[in-house]
Amino acid sequence: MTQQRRVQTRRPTESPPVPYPQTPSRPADTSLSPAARPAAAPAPPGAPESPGIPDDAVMQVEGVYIISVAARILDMHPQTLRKYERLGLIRPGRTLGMLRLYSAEDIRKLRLIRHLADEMGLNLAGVEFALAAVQNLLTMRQRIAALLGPDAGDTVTEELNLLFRSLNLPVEP
Amino acid sequence: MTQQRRVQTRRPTESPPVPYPQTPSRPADTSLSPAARPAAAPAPPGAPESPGIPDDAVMQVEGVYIISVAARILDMHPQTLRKYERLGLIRPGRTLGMLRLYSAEDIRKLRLIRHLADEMGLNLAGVEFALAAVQNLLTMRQRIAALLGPDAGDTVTEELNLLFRSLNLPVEP
DNA sequence: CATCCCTTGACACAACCTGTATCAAACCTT
DNA sequence: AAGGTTTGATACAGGTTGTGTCAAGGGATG
Repeated sequence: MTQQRRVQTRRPTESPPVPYPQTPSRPADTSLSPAARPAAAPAPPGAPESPGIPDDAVMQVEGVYIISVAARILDMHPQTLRKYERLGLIRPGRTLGMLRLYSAEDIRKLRLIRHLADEMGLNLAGVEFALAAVQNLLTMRQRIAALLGPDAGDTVTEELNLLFRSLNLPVEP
Repeated sequence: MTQQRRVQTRRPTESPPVPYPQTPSRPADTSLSPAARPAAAPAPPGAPESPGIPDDAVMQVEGVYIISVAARILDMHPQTLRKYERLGLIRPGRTLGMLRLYSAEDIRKLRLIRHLADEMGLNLAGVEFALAAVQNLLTMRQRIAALLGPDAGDTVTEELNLLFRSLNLPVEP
């Protein structure tokens, strides 16, 4: 009675075939070309407003770090960040010379990944699933608020906050 | 620069500290004592109405299987089912002699676990997380329907169906 | 131009996870 | 009572994952 499972050698990465109706997730394209700073000092997040940017593009440069700085901030190995990108978990911007640039949003996402993997013990397939679930839940909240008005939206928001808390997910609304 | 992660030897199982306000999840207690049938033939799911039960307890015995039969139905190894129970993923009933009894609900849950693990590549910590998420989402749907009336409830149900579909989760409402 | 530091991509490895196999003891049904 | 099955525990092979290491290349500064 040798019942074999494990049919296809565990193919963890599989693009979600049915993408939940997404609002344009990322602001646009995080690949800002300038501000590459390979210096050892961790680039200060306090507004380093480059004078060359026209002031109608206010896009709030919260902080952009190359991989070594991002790794130090997160206390993670640079190779780990690279592997996460290869698997599609994150998509940092690139400088003109193809250096990776991690935005504050990327840092936040990496912190969530770290929590899912280290604290909760998920493997990377599980992390991918959880990230998609979180993203879709946040999108769903917006859609429901738009469909039912802000009144119901607040109720749903409250319920979703409860849900996130119950799942140990540090996601700020 | 040896940045060590992996702080605490990966402790995957960790009871959820904040249980989402649950409706009495399981009907009551699946541990029906009778109907143990260790015979080799797969116990027929067609209503085996035991004559000793008073007919006001209609509790719809959909089918109850011992571990060997459940394993054959699911095409999974009995040891796998036992391990899942040790980890708290399932909680089959027990007969008077401590034999495991798998209800149709347990079979459904095991199919979902199999999908999460084999098809999607989640490890058991991820399976635990996903099961909790599904359970909490279904509960949330009920709570929202109760809070906002059936009108908003239908909208939320529709959105949740979309969400489940986008996450590849075979969950029937 | 030279130098230095950093990044990139690839490969390799140790530790861990997971499903399965195996065993003795106990149990249930015929 | 006999036979087959379940139970709990332990052990193991294969896959996964984070990390280490290497050569090659790029950018900034002197």
